[in-house]
Amino acid sequence: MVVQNIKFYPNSSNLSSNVYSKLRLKLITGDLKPGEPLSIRRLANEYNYSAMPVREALRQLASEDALVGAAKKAYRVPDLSSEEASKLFYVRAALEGASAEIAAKKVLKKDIKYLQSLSLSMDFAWKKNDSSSFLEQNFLFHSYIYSMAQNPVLERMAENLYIRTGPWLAKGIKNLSNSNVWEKSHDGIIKALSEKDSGLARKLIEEDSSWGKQLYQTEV
Amino acid sequence: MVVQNIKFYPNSSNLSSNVYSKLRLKLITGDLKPGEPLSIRRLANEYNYSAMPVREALRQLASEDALVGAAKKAYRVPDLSSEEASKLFYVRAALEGASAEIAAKKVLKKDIKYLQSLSLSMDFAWKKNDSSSFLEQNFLFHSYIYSMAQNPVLERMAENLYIRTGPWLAKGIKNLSNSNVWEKSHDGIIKALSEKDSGLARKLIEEDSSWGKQLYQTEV
DNA sequence: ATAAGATAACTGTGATCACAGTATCCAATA
DNA sequence: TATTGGATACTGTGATCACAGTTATCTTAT
Repeated sequence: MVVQNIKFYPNSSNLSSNVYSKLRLKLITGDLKPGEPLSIRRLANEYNYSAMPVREALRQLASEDALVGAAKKAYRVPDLSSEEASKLFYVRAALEGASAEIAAKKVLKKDIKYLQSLSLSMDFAWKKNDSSSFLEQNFLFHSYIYSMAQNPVLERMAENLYIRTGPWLAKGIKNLSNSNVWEKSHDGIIKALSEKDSGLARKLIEEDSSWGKQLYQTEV
Repeated sequence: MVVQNIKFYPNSSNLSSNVYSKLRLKLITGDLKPGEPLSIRRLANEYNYSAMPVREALRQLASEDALVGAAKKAYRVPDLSSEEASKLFYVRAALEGASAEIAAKKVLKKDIKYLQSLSLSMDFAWKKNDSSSFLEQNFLFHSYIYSMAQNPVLERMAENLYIRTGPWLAKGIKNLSNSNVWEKSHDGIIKALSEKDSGLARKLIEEDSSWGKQLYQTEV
């Protein structure tokens, strides 16, 4: 597959996918800020690739609305209005909720263990003030729940929405200082899942996911 | 924008988008069948473009899962299993339902008129056995309802799902002969919308959208 | 000092080539 | 007749160039 199930570590043989994964990670960890321009040649030079793979990766991200591109103008990280950001978080919450509800019905012991381990290392990263690692693992946490629903269509759409909220999450996280509300939230989600309480799981993940929606407080 | 709000008629200045739109239409109208291979050079020759725009269009469609591509193998229209197709229709129904529910709260007179006119010309196409035109306008019908919800994120995702179900809809439509169940269905939807009955609108569009799910009958 | 205008340095896009895997087809062999 | 083998015609991928539109910078005139 050209691009499928690439989380961060490229499994595909072509260079485009490699670049694609790297940029995706940067969107999630806040390395790429809203409005920031991305130049094909500049990136090609940075990664020591030719322009070709970079341009395909950028176009692909643009086609997923993770970047915006206009003719003969530099690609950019979308600089959403509060309203747009809010709508994005709204749809993400909806799909995450749906995923969690299904996931709760299919949960296995190993799933719980994995989520717990992620929660632990998030805590570790948080205490070390390593926001990049924290955000990456937060993505893995959510992404794993999508995958538990075992509906690839749903999974991919939810992931896409997460990527798009990435730069906004990263921007928002700095306002939270060290209040780590997220930990209680995630622990609650894990508990709900382990008890197969699908209704609660949906509710809690929707709240967790709306975290960003509230930050960019606007009515949907 | 590189690709945004392109329905069928390309508004963007670059050739890739042009090819992209053309192929999208072919997916919807059943010109492209499940499993069918697409060759960059062949298409480039057919459209009298160079390979470059075609290859970007194909990659883009692949990134949206509207096509599948493997390294050094021809791009293909996905040949889904019944289960996969069913899951696709399931998610589409969910998003269409959500759209319709919101749409019912924001509906205007002009919206109803437009939907009615589409329904009329669908009837016309149906009676002429012009399945291509019928399917195109069916897409426009659904797509317009997405747009009424005024959430671009939701709209684009729903459209993407529709495109992906396109080849399967086209395949399924031939089994219906001339029973035109669709007409009653669409008339009901229009009525529900015009009466701002959001619950009913959701229910009816979910049913209409599940049409395909039943064709490829599998449990989700 | 400020504003306007030209110029230079950027941007994505399209074309074309070489390359290395993949599929197909037909002949040679068992 | 059936099966294996190899040659050949395909496939997408990556590199590199020319081009035209955009953005930024710096100079010139007010």
